[in-house]
Amino acid sequence: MSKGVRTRAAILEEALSLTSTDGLSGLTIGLLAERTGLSKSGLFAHFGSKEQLQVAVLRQAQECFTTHVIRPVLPLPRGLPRLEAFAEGWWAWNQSPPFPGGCPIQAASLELDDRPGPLRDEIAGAQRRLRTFIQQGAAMAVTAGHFRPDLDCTLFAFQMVGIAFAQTMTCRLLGEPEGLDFVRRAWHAQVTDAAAATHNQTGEISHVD
Amino acid sequence: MSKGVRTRAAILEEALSLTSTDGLSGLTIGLLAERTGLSKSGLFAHFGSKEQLQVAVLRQAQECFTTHVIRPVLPLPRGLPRLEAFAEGWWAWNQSPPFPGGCPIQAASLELDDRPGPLRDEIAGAQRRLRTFIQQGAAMAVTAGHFRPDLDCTLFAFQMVGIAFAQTMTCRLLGEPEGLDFVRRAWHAQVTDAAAATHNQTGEISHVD
DNA sequence: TTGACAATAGAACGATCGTTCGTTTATTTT
DNA sequence: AAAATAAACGAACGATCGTTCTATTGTCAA
Repeated sequence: MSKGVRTRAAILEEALSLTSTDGLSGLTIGLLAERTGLSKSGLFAHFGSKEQLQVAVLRQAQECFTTHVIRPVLPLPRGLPRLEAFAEGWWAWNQSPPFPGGCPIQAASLELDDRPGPLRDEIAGAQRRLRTFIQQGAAMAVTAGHFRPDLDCTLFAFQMVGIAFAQTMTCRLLGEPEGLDFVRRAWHAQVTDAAAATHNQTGEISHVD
Repeated sequence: MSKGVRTRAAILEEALSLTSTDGLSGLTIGLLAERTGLSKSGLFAHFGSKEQLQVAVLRQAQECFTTHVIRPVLPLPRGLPRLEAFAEGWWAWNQSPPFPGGCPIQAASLELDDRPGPLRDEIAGAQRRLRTFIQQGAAMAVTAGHFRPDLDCTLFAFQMVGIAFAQTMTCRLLGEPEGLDFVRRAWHAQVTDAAAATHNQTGEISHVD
């Protein structure tokens, strides 16, 4: 591993920390240079522009998420076991990610949702891939018979994303220790609903296995 | 209404627009002065510091939300009718708020969740009040017999907040037109669950009215 | 209409922003 | 070890940041 690559990695690690607490707009080249012990220009040369640095940080965050949350659950059996493990891993990630602040991608999702450009594209791509992963996980659970066959897997993913956001708000912004309980109970309710027999529009039971 | 108050109101309106697209950290005194046609120092004098300006913007956003979403549903009958109307109003607010970008408070909730100070306190207060409002609305629905008596109203509010965040991500970041459908279906599922008979831990029906 | 006061403008402050350039120091390859 | 290349530095750029002055303009009551 050559020097340049090593330095770049060190920069990105520090940049990820900084972004997690101060957001993508708080990520500043001067501050980052100071924290890494590099000169502004020396650091700058690694990325060419601030926007490219920001994109690199987002990529790094995704890779970090994949390593910590996605990859560990892939060996698990398809369907509910894998999905449950992923859920626990995701809640743990949101609760205390491997950097001082909250998940940078989640924060950036609301920070940049109205500013078109490469950054928003990167974040949107990340969120789309995550949703697809959840969706496919739910589909496997349907195939495995863990979930009811008429489950809308996209809606399932939508709801799961909602829980994750609500977790961040409750635990991180409001600082309520019981937030994680809400997460687990909301998730349990969602899984229960997905596993239950089909309901009609009035909410009455129309069929039970 | 004196001149100063009028100008201040005009500034805040423009500041709210700017914040909705560029976030609280993108709200800049120079840019705001340019857009309002004032000088930097003239504008500055109205608030005394940037932080006070930001606090004022957050207060303005809350008042705007109250006017557009909360107040209109208060005359409605307690319980499910009021709650449903509030939900529709909130989804509409998230879909197209009265400024060019997304809801500034929602965005700021993830932007500032790791930066203690008056700003975070203001946002946390806003989110706590909103959650309390939802919670009490659900409690009224329980009293009215619309919801099951053992419903956890705090959990209900938690889940509703999650839907709102997922809406913003889906509709605003990803730009998917069917996002609002997901919102309505997720909300319907939640209401159905809250109205349904009690479940035991295994998800089986233990009692039906 | 004048006098008191509020509101706004203008210029300047030091600090920091992202970026460029030429130079110097490390590292790698020959 | 020498030559070639990569990496990092230092200084400076113009722009903008939030903020502080003093001066000027405007508003409103007496």
